[in-house]
Amino acid sequence: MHKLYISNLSEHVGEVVSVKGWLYNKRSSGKIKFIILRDGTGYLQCVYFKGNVTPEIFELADSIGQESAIEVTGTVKAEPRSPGGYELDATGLTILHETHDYPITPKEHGVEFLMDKRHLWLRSSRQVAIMKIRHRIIKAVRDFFDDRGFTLLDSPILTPSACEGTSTLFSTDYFDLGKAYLTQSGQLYAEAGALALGKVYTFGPTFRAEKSKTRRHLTEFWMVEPEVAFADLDDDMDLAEEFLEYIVQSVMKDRAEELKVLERDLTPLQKVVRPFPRISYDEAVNILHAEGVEFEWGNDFGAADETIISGKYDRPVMVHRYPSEVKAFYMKRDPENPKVALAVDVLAPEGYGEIIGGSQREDDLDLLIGRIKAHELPMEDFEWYLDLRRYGSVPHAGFGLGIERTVAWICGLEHVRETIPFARMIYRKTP
RNA sequence: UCCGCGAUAGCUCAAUGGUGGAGCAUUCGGCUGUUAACCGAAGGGUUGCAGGUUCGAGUCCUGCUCGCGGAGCCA
Repeated sequence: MHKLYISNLSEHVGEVVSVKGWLYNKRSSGKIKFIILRDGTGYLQCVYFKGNVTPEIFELADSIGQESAIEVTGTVKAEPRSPGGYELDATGLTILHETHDYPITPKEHGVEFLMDKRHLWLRSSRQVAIMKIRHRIIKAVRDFFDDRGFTLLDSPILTPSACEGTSTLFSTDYFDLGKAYLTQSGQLYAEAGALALGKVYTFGPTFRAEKSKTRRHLTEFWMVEPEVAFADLDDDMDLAEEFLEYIVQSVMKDRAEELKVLERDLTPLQKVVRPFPRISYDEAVNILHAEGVEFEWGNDFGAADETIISGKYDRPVMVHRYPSEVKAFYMKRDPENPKVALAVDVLAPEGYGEIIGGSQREDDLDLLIGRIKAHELPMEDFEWYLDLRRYGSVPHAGFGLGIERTVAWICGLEHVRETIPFARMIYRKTP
């Protein structure tokens, strides 16, 4: 079946065509009516002149409400006055489903109202643009790793224990085996995969029951986590910067129209090219002190701190060697300074904060056992993980990229709730 | 969890303690090139919930519910 979509009408100028879609907006001026049709691929202005159509159709064009499903028939022509450059000199109109009182009018609305109507809000041009960019980012993620010999490794969603801390887990009953927890990260499983396949990445939803109520937090978010055997922290940072450059350049190349709909300033995105600045945690602390910020060595950076640090650079900045106390148990300590871990956070520009967290992993069995005890984690749940250090342990490293924060940054959005079709947040689980 | 702000028509918002309004949406009328079109008219309200102060509360006070912004925590 050959179907016609608005996005390729430019190949049909002069032809009589029929297009199915939804009524996005309409305007009328006595003997001429304009209907804006959307079909998911674009927007098409359909013009009804009173003299060109039957009185019934002319009347029909006036009566249908916003978001009615319709099929329009007419001649395609190039028209500079029309949004999109083409319009339909319409002669026919068929109503497929008539709609009245569509709640989201082409005017301003509040956040609560729009989130309650998220299933309908997705139809707006802005949300369509965001979803298309999100899709392009995810495609870039997969292309990047696939083209470099990585194997996709799907990690489990239901897991026996935490990776970070037990206070932030969603739990569910699991038959006779007690509780199961929704995964916070696929990383431990990615490590097993890296020692099997050399280079792997996991990609899927992750869950955090933190009561975080900020523009950068969801309880359910998507994360991609590469893991590479025989790699150290420097290799990890090389991979991260090449990865981010590839994603941003891919979106700018293929989604220019959508970025324009979002009125995204492209200047900062054009600067996202290698090499990215690499500074140590100590240097980052010095930056804060030079700015007059009271900051104690050993703490993690807050959102305001990250903005100050990243504001010193015009591209993503990689901050490495954090105090090991504030980082996860599996991160390897720096042999030259055991107080710091071989970890890296990548801070996005323009105040978007941390989008990547990564590290070289602890590959020594005894040190790892000591760390699990120090964090008071249940040793029995990690026996399988310790096996990775018993049998052919090698230096390895990886990182996690948060998809929603990346989408928010590239799209220039205020809040991550718009970056995912149906956001899950501390005070919202519907629709 | 803590701090701050808010809740009035379908939506976005006004209203000095003294008869609750506007724009958009809807319905009707007008307009042959509109760009969130425009012009005219009409309908549309238990002012989040429960108490209290007052001659009188949308407005002041107390509690609750819901939401927004931020913090902590994190990607």
